[in-house]
Amino acid sequence: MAKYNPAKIEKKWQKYWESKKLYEAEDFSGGKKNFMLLVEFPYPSGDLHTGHWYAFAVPDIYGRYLRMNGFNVMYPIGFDAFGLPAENAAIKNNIHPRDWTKKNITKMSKQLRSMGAGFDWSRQVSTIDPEYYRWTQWIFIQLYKAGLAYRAETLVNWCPNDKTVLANEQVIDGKCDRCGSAVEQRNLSQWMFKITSFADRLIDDLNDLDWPESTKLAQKNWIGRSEGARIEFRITNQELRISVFTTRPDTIFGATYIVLAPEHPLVQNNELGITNYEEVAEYIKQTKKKTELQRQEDKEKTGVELKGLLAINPMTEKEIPIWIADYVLGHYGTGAIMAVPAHDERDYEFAKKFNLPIKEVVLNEEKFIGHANEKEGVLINSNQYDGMSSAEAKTKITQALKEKGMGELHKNYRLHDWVLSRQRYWGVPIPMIHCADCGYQSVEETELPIKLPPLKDFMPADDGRSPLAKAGKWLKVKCPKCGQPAERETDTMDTFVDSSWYFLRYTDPKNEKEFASKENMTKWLPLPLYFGGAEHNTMHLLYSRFITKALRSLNIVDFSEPFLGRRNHGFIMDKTTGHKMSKSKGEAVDPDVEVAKHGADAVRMYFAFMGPYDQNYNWNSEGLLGVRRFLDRVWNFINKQTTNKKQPTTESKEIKIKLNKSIKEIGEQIKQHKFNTGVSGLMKLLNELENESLLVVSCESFVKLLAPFAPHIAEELWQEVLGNGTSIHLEKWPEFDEALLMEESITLVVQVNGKVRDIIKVKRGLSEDEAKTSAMAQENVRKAIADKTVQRVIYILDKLINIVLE
RNA sequence: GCCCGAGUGGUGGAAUGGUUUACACGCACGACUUAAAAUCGUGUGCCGAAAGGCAUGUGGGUUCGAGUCCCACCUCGGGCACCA
Repeated sequence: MAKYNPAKIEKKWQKYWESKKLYEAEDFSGGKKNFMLLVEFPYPSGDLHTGHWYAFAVPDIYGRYLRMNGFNVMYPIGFDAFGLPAENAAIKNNIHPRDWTKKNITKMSKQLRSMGAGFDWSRQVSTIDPEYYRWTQWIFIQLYKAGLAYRAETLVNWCPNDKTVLANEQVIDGKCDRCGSAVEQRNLSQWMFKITSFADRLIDDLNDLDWPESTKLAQKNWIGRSEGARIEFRITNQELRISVFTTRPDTIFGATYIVLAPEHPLVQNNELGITNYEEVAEYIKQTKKKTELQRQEDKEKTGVELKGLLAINPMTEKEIPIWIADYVLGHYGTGAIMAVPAHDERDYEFAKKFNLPIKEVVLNEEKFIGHANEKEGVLINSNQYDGMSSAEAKTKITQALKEKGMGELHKNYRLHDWVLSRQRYWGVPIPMIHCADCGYQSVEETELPIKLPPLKDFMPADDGRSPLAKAGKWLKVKCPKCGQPAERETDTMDTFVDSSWYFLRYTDPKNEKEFASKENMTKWLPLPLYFGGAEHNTMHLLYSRFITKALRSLNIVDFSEPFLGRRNHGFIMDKTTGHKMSKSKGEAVDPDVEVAKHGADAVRMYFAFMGPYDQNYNWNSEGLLGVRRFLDRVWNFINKQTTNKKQPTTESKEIKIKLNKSIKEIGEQIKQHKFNTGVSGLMKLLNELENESLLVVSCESFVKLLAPFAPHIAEELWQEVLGNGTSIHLEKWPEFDEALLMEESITLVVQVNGKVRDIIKVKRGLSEDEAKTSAMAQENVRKAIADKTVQRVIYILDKLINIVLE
């Protein structure tokens, strides 16, 4: 008998599967239910690392299980290939980003094949393929035409190192999520997607999704809906008003001053006639110098009063001072607040420092909870609203303001529109043309794709101009409206645009007329399940939901949520550094080396065995060895069974029961994505059967149970050892006999006063009296009872009997 | 500060309110071997000679019975954060 040699058999079967097109899914497969098994597609960083293995190999178990249970499974794969890291690496290695990326894709495709996953390579997509990004551009144009994509000047995040604008989602703790540089605020004109117009639905529709609660919560917090009122404050002797947002309109009688953010439009020049404007301008200048990060770190409140101006509190009709201070943020709410120092911690600090009046208007024992005092109280010092609860006053006061034309109910969001312009080379060109006379015009759809020009000098610039501005010939076009000379938009799109719709393309990847036919989409979408990393909670997942909702509103797709189910995977950590493993950080474990040593099957199964799929783990080579030992034993076990000349014609009921039980349990475990206990179930089964003689059909069942986890060895044993002529991966998952399981004897736990005193083996379905008699007959039980009287007996059928004493 | 999630052997972890520690790693001892590796077998929560007792972060509670449910606290991880 030959020894188990994974290196020899794995390549062979990978080729076999590919030549038989085993995993190429039909779009319309009679009677079978379609199931697209999606895992976030990889970024072609150059090398497949342990994280990729974990991400792709484990869900493959689920896909194979579904296939064996009659589903028409599509496990697509592709590359998210545009983006900053590619460009930075290309600059560093003095190579064109296109060449660098393509080289990586070639290498990673090879490595991905070594996994033995059931990928459908015929549907592969790559976001840098013009036939792909043509549709990225097309989607942009549809959104533009619908007013969901627009250009506007706002405060945006600028990364001084990467020399590009970033979306809010890509700024972590005030730093660029790619390079870690402190982000600056710049007022720039940028292309944006109107994600805020779907804010409510992006929150509310979460309720119907089968997603981890933590992910839903992260999105809710990110969108940050707060309900309150917008209130207008007149300025004495001026036409202009100041609009503020508050969640506590009930405290308006305590609003003793107004604060504007230094970025507020009213103070950018002195049209209002502020008497100390020089001082104000200096403060604005100082604020601008600070990064968002520094601004947060300054604990001490600062600010300047706008002298010569007063605002009027619309409820008290009293004049109150106006200040600017950097504790009010330009990019939240209206950039202005009514300060209620008695009931807001920050206003209180500010008022104390600058000696501003503090007026209590809500009776409430407890001081600030969080920043604002959220606890419901009773109003005081508020004229006719005295004695009212905060909740009631909120409604009543907002209503009163509305009648005066000075305010209304308002919902405010933390979420901002998605800034999608990037001043970098390696991305999808935004398909717009700027004409001096006609303004911005979208490119004719028939001209798509607008290809990325092959630039030699693609270095980013400090001035916020994209490298594409250097593509002279490409740049100059005629205005589609008036025909006069015009220029192409030179910004490229955020790569998150590319990845926000790729799953749609998988349903119809070669379609040249549309990004996917409705017919195909209906067959595969919305996705029942999506595997990926938790770091995408407020990025990719949110963006994809937005794009789907936008396309739905344009009637281009007919579902409003792309991913009905979601499972997050954990990460493989480096034990020594405590970091997420990745090649770029010089990870210690190279999956290629481990595969060469122990085989893809062992590596796959080890990942499945480590523990629950959503947790982080340290790689442990000894753990991998344990799985390898298991596969060696499986190999020997099946080989021994078949070389045994005297094939048994019957087998014991016990063997049958054990096998049936495992079929049931392992199936349930895979279905619930409990891959770790699935593996241990197989191990247990082998422990029990290893020294038995099995019928051939039982051997076959065993190998079928193994097939999703270790597809290569299972195929080898199935075809070469057990002598079958077709792939095991087209076989049906074995069935189990429920009646047989009922015949199994069970262990009954015998407790006295809740303490285990014995365990007895009995047949199922014992009556309480029978159980009691058996239990009382046990030596240990009699000893424990001694001369005490039995008070009551708790009997849980087939599980436990508890004898409770006095 | 606010909002989540998690704390079980030496390690990864298992456990519909019902035998805590499945499965695996590691370790110890034994078999095979001149020897080692590999492999196989046995043992392995803590205290105790044993009987037995004690153990799922800490302290309480509910229950015949709590890792699991409730309350408070501690520690770690994550999200949000001068967000009005």
